[in-house]
Amino acid sequence: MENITNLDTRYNASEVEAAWYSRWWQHGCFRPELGSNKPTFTITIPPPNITGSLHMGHTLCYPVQDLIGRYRRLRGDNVLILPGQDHAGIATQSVVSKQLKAEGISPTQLGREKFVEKVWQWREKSGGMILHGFRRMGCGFDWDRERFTLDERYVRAVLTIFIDWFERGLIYRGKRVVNWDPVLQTSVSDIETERKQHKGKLYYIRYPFVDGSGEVTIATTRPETMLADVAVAVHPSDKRYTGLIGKNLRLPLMNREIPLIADTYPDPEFGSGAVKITPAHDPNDYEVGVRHKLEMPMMMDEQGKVTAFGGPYAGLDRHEARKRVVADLEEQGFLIKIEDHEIPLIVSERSGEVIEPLLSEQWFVKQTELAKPAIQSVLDGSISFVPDRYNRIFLDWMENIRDWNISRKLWWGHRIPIYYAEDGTFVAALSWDEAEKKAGKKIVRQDDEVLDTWFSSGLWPFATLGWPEQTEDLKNHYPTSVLVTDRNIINLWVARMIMMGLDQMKEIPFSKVLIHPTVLTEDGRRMSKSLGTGVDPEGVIDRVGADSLRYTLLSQAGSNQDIRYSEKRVDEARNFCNKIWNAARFLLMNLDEVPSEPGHLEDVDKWILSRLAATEAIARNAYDGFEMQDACQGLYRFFWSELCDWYIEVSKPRLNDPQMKKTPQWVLLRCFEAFLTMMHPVMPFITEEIYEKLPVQKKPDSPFIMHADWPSDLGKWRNEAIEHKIDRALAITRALRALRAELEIPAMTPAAEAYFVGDLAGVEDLVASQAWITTLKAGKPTARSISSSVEDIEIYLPFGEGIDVDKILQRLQREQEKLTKDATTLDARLNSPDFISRAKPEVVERDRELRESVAKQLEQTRERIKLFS
RNA sequence: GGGCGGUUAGCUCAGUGGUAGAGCACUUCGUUCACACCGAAGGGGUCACAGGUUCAAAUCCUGUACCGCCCA
Repeated sequence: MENITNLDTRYNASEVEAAWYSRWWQHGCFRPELGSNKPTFTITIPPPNITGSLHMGHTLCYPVQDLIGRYRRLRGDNVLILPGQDHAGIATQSVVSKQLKAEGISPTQLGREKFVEKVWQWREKSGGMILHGFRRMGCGFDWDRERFTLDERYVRAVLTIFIDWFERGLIYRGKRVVNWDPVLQTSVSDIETERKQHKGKLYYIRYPFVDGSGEVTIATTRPETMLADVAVAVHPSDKRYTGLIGKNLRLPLMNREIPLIADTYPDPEFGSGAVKITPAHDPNDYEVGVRHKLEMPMMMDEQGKVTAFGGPYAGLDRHEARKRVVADLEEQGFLIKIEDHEIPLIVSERSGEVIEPLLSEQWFVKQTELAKPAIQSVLDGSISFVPDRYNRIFLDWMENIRDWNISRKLWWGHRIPIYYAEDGTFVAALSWDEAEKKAGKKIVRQDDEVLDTWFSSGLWPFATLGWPEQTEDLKNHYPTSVLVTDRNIINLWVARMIMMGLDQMKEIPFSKVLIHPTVLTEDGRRMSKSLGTGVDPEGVIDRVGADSLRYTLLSQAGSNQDIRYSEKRVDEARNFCNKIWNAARFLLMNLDEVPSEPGHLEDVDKWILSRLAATEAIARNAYDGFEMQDACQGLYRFFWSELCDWYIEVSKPRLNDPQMKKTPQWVLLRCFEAFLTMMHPVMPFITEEIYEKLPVQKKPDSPFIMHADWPSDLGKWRNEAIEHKIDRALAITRALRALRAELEIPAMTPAAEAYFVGDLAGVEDLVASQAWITTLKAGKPTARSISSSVEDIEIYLPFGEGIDVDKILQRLQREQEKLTKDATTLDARLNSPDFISRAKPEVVERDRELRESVAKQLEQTRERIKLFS
């Protein structure tokens, strides 16, 4: 038996957590069993960014996966959670570029090959911080299978799909207006941009008709783009322009002629109803340009400088160009007015720079055909999102899907495997040599760009398992079981994994997609480093341990959209750990030998075992439905409010009696064993720490609670009759304690005697001991006493001198008011013929009984008031 | 503009048709031999608003307001 004198009265998480993690790892607890005939349960974690460090979002997302894995393992599954990381093209390239520049090295001068080498060096040194964070959080991932999206085998998988899609005609080259980041010199995806409301200006400019017959006023927020205007559009129904469509306008400053065209894009309500059209620099204008087969000249280049097309403005920076254009328009009398205007700016998350919509040549993946089976798999339920509402959000997006721009003008990533011959023809191949064979001629260059990072992470669920090789892991673990992620990347990542999985594996990549809530600050704001609203999880772990932090977040996580992080909740969680710790200390102090199963159980024993069984059902259902908060709440309530507050207190006298102590010892051990096992997915460390000290049967091949069995055999303890009996006794006890408090008798101080009227059915001793009454007698006392009623029992507590009559009267009067109100409500209902005839008979019956009970209590209360008036 | 989520005690949130719940905070009492990161008792809510359905609505329906998120 553990020497409990060594155990501190406060649980010290930091002393035990790291040691447990390495013991688990050394024992191979995170690896799936080979050749096992257990059901397989697999998760491939969303690969975090190598530039990232642990933040509060991770401390929910990854522990949720660990929780699910630990739970499934307890339930008997052969579990694999496969970790890894994403090379994160833009983020990493920009981090390393900045660092090099700070050292005075220019990435451009360094060249592609040397730069990529530097990035690898950086990755080796600083790229694994976040994975270290996962270990601190207790995440039981199989590090032997850790993958990286730029691992040699992974790269092969990426290229294999690219080549396949290219050869099937699913990948094509095309022009499109993209989000151009002029600082990072690459296009960025929509998810990597942020919309911000910005106080800008709206410029009104006149465009005169060539024939001198008047003019059209246009309004724009980006006047410099007029240099590349190719038309002015108005809505066909706009009466102001009837008969003018087709006439030519003279573009100010540039002196080019451009037509006035009709298109449904302009909003007649906005400004003059006329919109200048610059197809190369605005996605909407581009669509108009395509519809009307307009030229698409570019007035700005990839550095954000005006091109030769901009004539006299060529070479100017975009900001300078705007100033000059506006000044010249004003000078030449074309500028009508400038208004303040709220404009939605699109800003790059990576560089913080304003995005420049820019027409450029890009590689695209056709999405419509790939989307079809993905849509089908959600429609027929083979894949489902949790919470349910995300199914529709997903389908809406998939049904309106657009082709996917996969090229990024970066060096860090999967270089696009397109090889060009001298004559400009090109093939897709795994290597230069293969390309020459395929092309049958000399190859002169490979495409410069790399693939969008989402392209490579899209094949995560099977490429991590060894695909395109037909490995054992792939056979055993694909399809995976659950994907857990953030709602922000449903479309960008989840959708792509489903499409790629169905296309390449001919099987869904996972059957459930769990979307966890977002962690917000205490006052409901987004956590963000740049806003200074982030909280460092490692600091919290240092203070209270990973279990407390996990509990803090997991106990709030269910189908809700957000959760709020607060220090108060962390303290609550820490207190809970401490409570578990001290209750365990108490148990261990009271165990001198291992008790065997007793032949006879008292009612309280049966009661707590029945509550334990009920709690098991709650926890199991909650975990099965990914409602972590319900599991936590159920376990917390059982442990603190039932086991500690009542069962342990009630059992203390027996535990001090050598003849009787075996039974409560045995019951407590059963409760602890089951409770710790059920709590383990949420709080892996403390449960393991205590389990180790408990004299319970452990598995011969593994002493760990993480390899224990879920308590599946508790159903036999369910006993509602006993639960009702004891719950009633506890209610009576509480009422007696309340009477004591009214007489200002402190808790636990013995009070000489109390009386009761009614049938206590064998719980007299329980009530007397827990209400700290020396003798509890049947009948009414002759001495003056205060009293109250619980259900059908009246209780009396005699008093001596110096009691506060006013206080007692106040309480009685409050009670009377409440009862009177209840009686009125019930009467109204019971006197309604509709209620009697239409409500369910058991409801009517219950209300009748309730009414009688209220009447009785009201009568008793009136009598009590008389006594004190 | 469209969609989704939210609005319940001072705070954070449970509660999907039958007299409103928890934790924290608050008030009073208590250092009792598991735990003061504890224990006992107590106060506190016309469930955002307006209609409707129903014998009965926090709960179902419609609309409004406000907050948050996503998409265009």
